[in-house]
Amino acid sequence: MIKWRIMVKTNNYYHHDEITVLYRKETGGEDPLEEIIRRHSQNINPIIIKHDLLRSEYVPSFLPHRAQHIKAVGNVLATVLKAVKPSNLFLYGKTGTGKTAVCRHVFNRLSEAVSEKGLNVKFVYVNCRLAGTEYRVLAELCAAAGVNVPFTGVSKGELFRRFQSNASRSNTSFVICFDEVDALVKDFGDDLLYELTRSGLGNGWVSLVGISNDLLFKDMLDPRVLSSLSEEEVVFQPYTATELSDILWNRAEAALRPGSVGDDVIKLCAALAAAEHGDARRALDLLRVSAEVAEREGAEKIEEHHVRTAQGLIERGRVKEVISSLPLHSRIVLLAIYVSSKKGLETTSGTIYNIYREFCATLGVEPLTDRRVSTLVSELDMLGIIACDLVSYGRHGRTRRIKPTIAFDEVAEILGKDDTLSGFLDDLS
DNA sequence: CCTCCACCGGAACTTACGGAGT
DNA sequence: ACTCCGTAAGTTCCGGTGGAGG
Repeated sequence: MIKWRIMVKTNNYYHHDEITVLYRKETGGEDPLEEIIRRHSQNINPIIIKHDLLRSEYVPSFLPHRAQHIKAVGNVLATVLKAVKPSNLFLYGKTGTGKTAVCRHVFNRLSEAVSEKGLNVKFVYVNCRLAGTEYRVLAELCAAAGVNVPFTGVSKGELFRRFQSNASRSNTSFVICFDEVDALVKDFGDDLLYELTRSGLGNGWVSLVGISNDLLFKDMLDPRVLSSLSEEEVVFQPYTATELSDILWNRAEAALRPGSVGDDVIKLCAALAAAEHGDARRALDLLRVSAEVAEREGAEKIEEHHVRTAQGLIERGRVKEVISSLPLHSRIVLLAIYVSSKKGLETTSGTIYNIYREFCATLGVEPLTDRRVSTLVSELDMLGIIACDLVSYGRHGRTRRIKPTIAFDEVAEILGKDDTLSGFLDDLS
């Protein structure tokens, strides 16, 4: 699995930042920046007043339709105020259902309360998928405990030892939130969780809050870890379209110029996001990009067609970003898939691999093994730029039928910018 | 009902690399 | 200088399998 991440550090937390790239036509011979600079410095007709509030990782002080969840999480964790170790807690729910927001909201409030009472408890939030490896998760824990650790060169055991000794020396207890733990456990097993659930820190303790959007995640855990980790559980249901509208209104009122957005636009954003999985992040991104589109057009208010444009823009931006950051061999494989389907050839693993080898030969590149290409194809599938299904041709074996999911021209345009590959596309367009 | 194709996909291993500790 | 560490990309090996054709 290839990971794309853009790290943005604020308040000691790392966030994933999605970047949407908007293209505009350059105007004649004049400085293309001039008009932009003029418009932005004058700020003639701003629609977005507070950009931060529309970012999906912003944690608002009020979370609509999540009072029950906040109470549930709060009830479990509030024992810290009596200097008692809280039960370990598990939060389940699909992406964009507010798990992270609720958790961080409670963390914020409790850490205020804890410092007022002068207790030595630290609330640590780690996103395991962004951290990427066990080692880096541990490194973040160490950073939270105030130990400086090198980013490579020391063993994981050593890191763990440093974390423990530093924490117990300073007599600090920890409530640690592992966001997207499933990513960690899938790739590296549950050893780290096991160690943490059973490790003492002198007089202190460690409580864990696990967040997962994979409901089958439990099956991956060792029963010992499972029983101690999910002492308490909170399940998050996806937002409905009306709930999403409330959330959007809530942010829009604070972030946008009054009167610049109507109920129709909010409802549309909510409906489009609800059609997916009730993902609040999607809904917010959609609203933000719609507002940006409208602002760029110099429109008075956001209209429905801005939302439609924004939707296309988000999707295309994503595809473009994904494809253009693909390594060479993945590109060649992708090219092989799109070219062969353009030519109307049958696109099974075998034929794709042969075409891939031909391309490699003309490029003078050493081809990878079929096994390796197989995983590359799986990765492309996971990224959503191709679609695979397993089919059986009986006597003629079993294979993957690979289908493109994006228009050929779009892929060709992006891959064509790569000089080494553009040659293969010339005679096809 | 059995065979056997053309792959799938898990697991262990290799290689290359950058860095820490001593 | 030398050893140990984690990460990433890739290879080797191999057991597994849905279903058309015998």
